[in-house]
Amino acid sequence: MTSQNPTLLLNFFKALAHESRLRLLAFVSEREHSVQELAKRMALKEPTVSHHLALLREVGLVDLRLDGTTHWYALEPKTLSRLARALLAPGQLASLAGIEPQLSTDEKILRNYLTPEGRLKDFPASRKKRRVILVWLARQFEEGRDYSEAEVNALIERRHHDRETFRRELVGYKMLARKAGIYWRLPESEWLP
Amino acid sequence: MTSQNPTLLLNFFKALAHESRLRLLAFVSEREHSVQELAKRMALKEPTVSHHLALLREVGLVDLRLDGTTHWYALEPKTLSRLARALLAPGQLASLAGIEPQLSTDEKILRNYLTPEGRLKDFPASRKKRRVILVWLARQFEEGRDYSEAEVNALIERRHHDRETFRRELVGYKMLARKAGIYWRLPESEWLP
DNA sequence: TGTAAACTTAGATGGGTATCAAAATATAGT
DNA sequence: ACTATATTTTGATACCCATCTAAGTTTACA
Repeated sequence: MTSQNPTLLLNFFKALAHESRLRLLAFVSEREHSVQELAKRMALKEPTVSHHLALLREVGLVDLRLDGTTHWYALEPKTLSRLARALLAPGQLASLAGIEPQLSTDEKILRNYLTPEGRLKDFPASRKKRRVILVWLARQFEEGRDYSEAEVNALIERRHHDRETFRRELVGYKMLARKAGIYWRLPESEWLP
Repeated sequence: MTSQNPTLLLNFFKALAHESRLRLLAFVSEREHSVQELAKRMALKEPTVSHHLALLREVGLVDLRLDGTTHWYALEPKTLSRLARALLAPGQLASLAGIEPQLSTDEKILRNYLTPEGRLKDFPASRKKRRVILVWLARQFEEGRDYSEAEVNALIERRHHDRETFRRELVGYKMLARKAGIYWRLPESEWLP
């Protein structure tokens, strides 16, 4: 789930984005229900309920147990908690855009230094790790545009309170350039290793 | 978020249930973007992007900063992590159905003894707390229907491995009755305090 | 005050899908 | 085999919403 098919996450949200299906999940989270029961409690016809249950089953949110002619549906709680944990992983969204913000090796390093809200917890000591953080930070800036120092500070503060340190490091690694109080992002080919 | 307006959760999922909006979130999670930039990177017209951003803003997933005539949109990561945590809370779904499975005082007790997957971690010592757990467990059974012992065991094992203890307790509290190997749920008015 | 730039709002169109009734399938029991 | 029951599948209808163009709004600047 952590870094899989982009449409997987989308399918989850689609499955959850309807009132009838959310209410169905609520019922089957109490206990197993048959289609009949659910149709009665939801004031819908069986085919409609069956249709929704099929969608929920496709993404693994409900479980089906057959017993004679009656089908017992129940919540699959692990799926829901896996989804929740996936949402907490930073960088999960970025992979959806087809952007691939950095390599997956670096992503692991990065994950250790980011809170679920996407802020920096720390600044690592090793140069390799520091660079991963700074690459990520530098990519927050748009290429081909000027930034005032206040803008640079604001952008850094979205991720860490210590603007001075990170501003200085970004310039030191030649990720940002500075002239007369104006900053801009340099092409990645010029960034220092 | 823990136990609020049922439609709030639904609105979140609706906002997230479209590929364009997920990709928008991915872009603004990198850094601030203007509407123009986003329209260009997404190959959509500005009004379309503006429309989607408005929806995302309504549920607090993105933030807007005005600067002259250009509007800078950025991800609001706290909203996403709050949503994720809400999904991990057991009983969150139940409140959506208008079911209200138990009182909120009891819900707090229950929450302490449930894993995010909805399984029982423990069996409390105090009678009051034990009863809360058993009420919740008894409501997993359907009234007006017979259960074989195997079915009772299966239902209990969805929540805790120790079927014998809980089966015995449910009968002891007169929540379940037993005759000739057949079990059934008793009306709540007869359950012992 | 007038013009340009960036965005939002309004209105129109098309595609997706929720719901239902009717038909098809599967299982249990006689 | 036949019937009854529970569910799924099919096909039709209606509604919701994503996207576009065109028009309206706001801010900056001459």
